[in-house]
Amino acid sequence: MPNSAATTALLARLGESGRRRTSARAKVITAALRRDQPFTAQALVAELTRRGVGRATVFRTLDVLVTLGALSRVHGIDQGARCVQYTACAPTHHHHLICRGCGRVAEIRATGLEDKIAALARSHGFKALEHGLEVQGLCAECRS
Amino acid sequence: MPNSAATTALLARLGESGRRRTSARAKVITAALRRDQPFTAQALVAELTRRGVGRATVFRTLDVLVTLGALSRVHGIDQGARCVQYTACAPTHHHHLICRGCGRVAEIRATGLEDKIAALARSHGFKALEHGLEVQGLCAECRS
DNA sequence: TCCGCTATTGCGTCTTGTTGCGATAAGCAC
DNA sequence: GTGCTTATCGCAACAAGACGCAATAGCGGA
Repeated sequence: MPNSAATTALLARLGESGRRRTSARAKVITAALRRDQPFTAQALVAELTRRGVGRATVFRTLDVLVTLGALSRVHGIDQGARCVQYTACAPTHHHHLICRGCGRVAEIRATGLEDKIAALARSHGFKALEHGLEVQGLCAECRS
Repeated sequence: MPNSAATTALLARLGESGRRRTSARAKVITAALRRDQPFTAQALVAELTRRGVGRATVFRTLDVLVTLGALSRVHGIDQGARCVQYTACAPTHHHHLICRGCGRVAEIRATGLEDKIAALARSHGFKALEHGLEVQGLCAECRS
């Protein structure tokens, strides 16, 4: 299992943040990190309830992982409430580039953009605190 | 009622897009345009079921209005599935600046940003098709 | 104005996500 | 290792949103 190291690291971070390392959480983390594309909560729930993990626990653990920065919630653009997906990602600030063809997600870092966004907010009298940016498109492979 | 003109205009756009002008839709549009701050589907449902409009109809009409560009869905940043809100807005491309203090929403247009986003996507091999940007912060009043 | 077609409605029901609660087990002190 | 504290678990009930379907009512044409 190539992700066992990442799983262990995440469990360690749970402990460091004052949370408990439980077997249920380990199962959720393993299942989540195994996927290399965005996944729905529903998919994880389906997989994990079969393994004896309760639905509520899956959702609560996903919340914890988002809080820790290990997962990001990816909303489709202009979509309803039902299309939140999760994707494993770096805990540092970044945005997502989502391929409409294959679903793959790339992380982008955009320092120049951040400044521009802050300036734009300022010009409207706003002090920017947080922002979310998502780009949908086609990756190199799906374009050809 | 200051919004009756806007309501009428929207009903007209329904007709132009091959949809029907129904009394249920008129009620939803009136209720939605009356609000000058983002509102939840739940709030509209509560108000409109009392007036005899079915829950499903409210959701379906909200979808139509989003499709027409008369409303935007505003997700909170990093929030779960249950916090989609709707806000009336211009049908042209723009983004939202949301005040965490009072909830007010400002529309921003950012041509320079759009180009930068497209360029950024290109540098990752992506062809950008669509993007969503949301900024949360504090407006001038709430900051002071 | 009347008729027919069909988009739309509201109801009932199902699925998805959230919350409260008693039971369980992780972590810590001894 | 043993016992205590309490975070976490799984269940069950609840709430929000989606879907299928029979009934209704816009809208165009006669």
